[in-house]
Amino acid sequence: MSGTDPVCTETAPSAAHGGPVSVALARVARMHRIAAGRRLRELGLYPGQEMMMMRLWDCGPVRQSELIQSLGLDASTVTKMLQRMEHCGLVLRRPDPADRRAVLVEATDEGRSLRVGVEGVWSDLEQASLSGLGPDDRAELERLLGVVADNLREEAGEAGECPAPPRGC
Amino acid sequence: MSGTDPVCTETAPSAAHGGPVSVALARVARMHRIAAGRRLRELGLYPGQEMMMMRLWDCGPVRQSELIQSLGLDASTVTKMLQRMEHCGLVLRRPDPADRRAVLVEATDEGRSLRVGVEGVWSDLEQASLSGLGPDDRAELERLLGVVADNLREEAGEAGECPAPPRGC
DNA sequence: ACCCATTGCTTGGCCAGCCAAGGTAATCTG
DNA sequence: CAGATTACCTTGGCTGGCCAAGCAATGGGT
Repeated sequence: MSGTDPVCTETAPSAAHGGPVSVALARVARMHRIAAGRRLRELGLYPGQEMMMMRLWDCGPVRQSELIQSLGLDASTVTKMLQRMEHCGLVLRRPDPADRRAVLVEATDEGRSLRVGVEGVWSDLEQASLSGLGPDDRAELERLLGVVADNLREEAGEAGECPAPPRGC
Repeated sequence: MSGTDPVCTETAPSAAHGGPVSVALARVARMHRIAAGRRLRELGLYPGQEMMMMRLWDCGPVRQSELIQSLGLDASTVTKMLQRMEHCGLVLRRPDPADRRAVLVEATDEGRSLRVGVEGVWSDLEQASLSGLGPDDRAELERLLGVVADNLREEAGEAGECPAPPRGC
């Protein structure tokens, strides 16, 4: 703060003086991920898998390529994650008859059964994170995060929506 | 957005309706990390290592345990990261003569030489992320993130400061 | 009809990060 | 002073996540 102490009195590293918001964002993001991980563990999920399941709950049988697109993840990441989740019985994969390259992914009953739990985790996480913030503050935070997301979207890939719903999607 | 379409028209998964801010935060965090990773790669750093280096630049020779504390990471994570960074010549490790359990860590000259580059990366990232936001919006975002960090701090570990500067720290 | 670019997915390799378990050294306690 | 506890670090094992390289199927161009 003040005084002659040259360094290391602040929580933010001095080399990051050019990006205080980025520092705060990185810290919050890690904490948030940890907090989510703790809650998800009790459901038998690892962090990141909850987003996959949400996508599957919304979309029904989907092509893996669409999951990659909508989650904004690398193809290999999705492949491996789905392999593990299939092995755990959360997910079902089968070749797409219309395109023998593609793989259709679908939540199993066991996977669907997690929905309530995940929704609870997510709500609880929201409540824990935003404690002490009124509705207007929350809306403002959401708005500002949206702006940042738009700024980073072009250079850091996309986490968009389901592009072309062929049927139930 | 409107109409009878039941699902999967929104960018946010419907199962996450209970936590819109958490969804936004998770998305922004991943984009932000990717954007940071792209920039850091050109410096020869992996994401996460820049924070380590910042700490070392600020603190000089530090105990590994203090790094663990200030970065809020797991001890094993720090051990392995430092082993790799030492092998790359960014960092120097030696046993603490005052406590033979402890390890003192210090940036090498090569490690110190990255400081300018990392500062540039961080500033550039800040600028890219916050484009379109005025000073008041930025301050507001920082404030709100601070509140969230405080909320999550107790349950998700700490990323605090250098606790007891023995000398140069 | 054929060749080639594109798309979709997989594999291998690497790093960040977590937990659990273990080993050594310092410190607290009886 | 000896034994128990605590602090510090390391190792192994697992997942998320990335990139690069590779393979198979589709589709477009000539």
